Amino acid sequence: MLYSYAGFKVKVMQEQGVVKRITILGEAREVLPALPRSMKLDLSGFTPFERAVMEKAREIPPGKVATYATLAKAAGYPGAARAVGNVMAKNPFPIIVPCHRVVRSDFRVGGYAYGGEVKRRLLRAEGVAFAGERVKKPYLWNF
DNA sequence: GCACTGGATGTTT
DNA sequence: AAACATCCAGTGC
Repeated sequence: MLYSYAGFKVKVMQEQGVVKRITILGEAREVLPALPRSMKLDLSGFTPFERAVMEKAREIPPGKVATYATLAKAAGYPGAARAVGNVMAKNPFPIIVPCHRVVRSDFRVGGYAYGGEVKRRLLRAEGVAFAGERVKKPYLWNF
């Protein structure tokens, strides 16, 4: 099923009503239904750590960001900032698990599977403001 | 303030 | 043992 989100075309692959994988295809040039925020995800096959991180990340609302370190702590694994980065890097559910809202402690955006430019555009579309390369501090989400 | 460094860190494979 | 979408304290502009 195809949706749009923040000007991007998004492909959602489901089986029996459960989302298996999401991919961002590129610019949405046609009118498509908006991506629903609540979808049931297939979280089988993930470790307890990965599940905790993804579920906590879903709490970050549009227009806010968390850092890898604050997300690690909120998920119950203080100090696991780098391991959180590992989870985000393999996130099969971009946008629904909003890994684009997780940034570095110095407020630079950090990595993104589709590149830093896409990450910045998603954040800007959600209302996040930047000062140069960095997200402005008031946009930090407190869990 | 900026840029860079080296070492520590937690989890996965 | 190695990899990693990080962090922090230190150093020098």
